[in-house]
Amino acid sequence: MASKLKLDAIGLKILDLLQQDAEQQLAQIAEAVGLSSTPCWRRIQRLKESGVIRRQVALVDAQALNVGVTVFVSVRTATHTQEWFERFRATVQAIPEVVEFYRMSGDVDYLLRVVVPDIAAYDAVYKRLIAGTQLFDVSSSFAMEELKFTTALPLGYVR
Amino acid sequence: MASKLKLDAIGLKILDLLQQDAEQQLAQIAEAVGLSSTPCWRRIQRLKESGVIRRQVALVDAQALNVGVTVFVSVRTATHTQEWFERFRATVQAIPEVVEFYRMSGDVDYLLRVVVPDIAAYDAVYKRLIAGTQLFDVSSSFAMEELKFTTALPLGYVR
DNA sequence: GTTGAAAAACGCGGAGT
DNA sequence: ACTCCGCGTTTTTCAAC
Repeated sequence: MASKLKLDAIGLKILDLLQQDAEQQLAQIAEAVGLSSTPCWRRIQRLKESGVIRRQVALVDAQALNVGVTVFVSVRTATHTQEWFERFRATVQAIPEVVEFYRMSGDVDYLLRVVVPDIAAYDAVYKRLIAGTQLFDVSSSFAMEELKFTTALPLGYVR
Repeated sequence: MASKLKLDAIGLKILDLLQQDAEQQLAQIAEAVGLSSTPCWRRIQRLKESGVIRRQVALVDAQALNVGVTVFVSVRTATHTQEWFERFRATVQAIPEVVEFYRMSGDVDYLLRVVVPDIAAYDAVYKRLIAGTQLFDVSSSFAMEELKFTTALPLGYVR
């Protein structure tokens, strides 16, 4: 779904508004970008169809769900086979506490962001991680405070 | 907005549905949780008012915005005054390429997730970071591949 | 807390400029 | 490609169980 839809100034403004707040009515967005509702609606449709807007979600308060602790987990591995990777990936994907998962360059092979209620719960996730695949080095860093978290991407680099 | 709204099984199911996809109609959600639309609507209202649902946003494709490169930046500092912190925080908050920003325990003091088009653009962000406040140690790790990214938090820990 | 239905608002599409 | 306008649906409110 990676499409090459050209994004003009109005399209960018629509994206900006929607990635800040997707609850506003079509009419408000239309007015904000200086369009009537029909063409604005069609633009939003195209943005969704082309995959530029991937989905629309509700962001839930982590405290309310009792997962206020964020842990970053750095993983090093000695095994670098395709088979091992697929297994590791499947293991990690299936753990709902893992909300982000990256393959890295440099000395760390993988980086995970995990959300849990406390350190004891993290230990359970840790055990699940190392149980899923063969041995590797794991190093955990705890976040004391979330200073910024946004799903809004910067719009300044659009070609 | 940190409220102690009790979350029952139906409330959790509503949250789960909405954090997967906030576009579905009220009627669909109501049917899925086995409620008629009025009580379901009231529950969602309460979840929003109490702050359990923080906001509703559109997730935009990073490739389409030409910010396909994720960099994790570890920051160490020698200065630990309140004044320095406030200045650093303000600097970082103002940089739109920084999408996540945590104060950490352990050897690293702060961890940032930065999204940019390429390494050259990252260098510009790096310069902006070190220009904002006094000297500190900065270490950058590049993500080669995003294996998982979700805004959906696990629901299994609700008390 | 639930239901069903009425009132209001909105999304969506067509025809025209 | 946008504006205007109206139909059909959905949200939202209300009265009653």
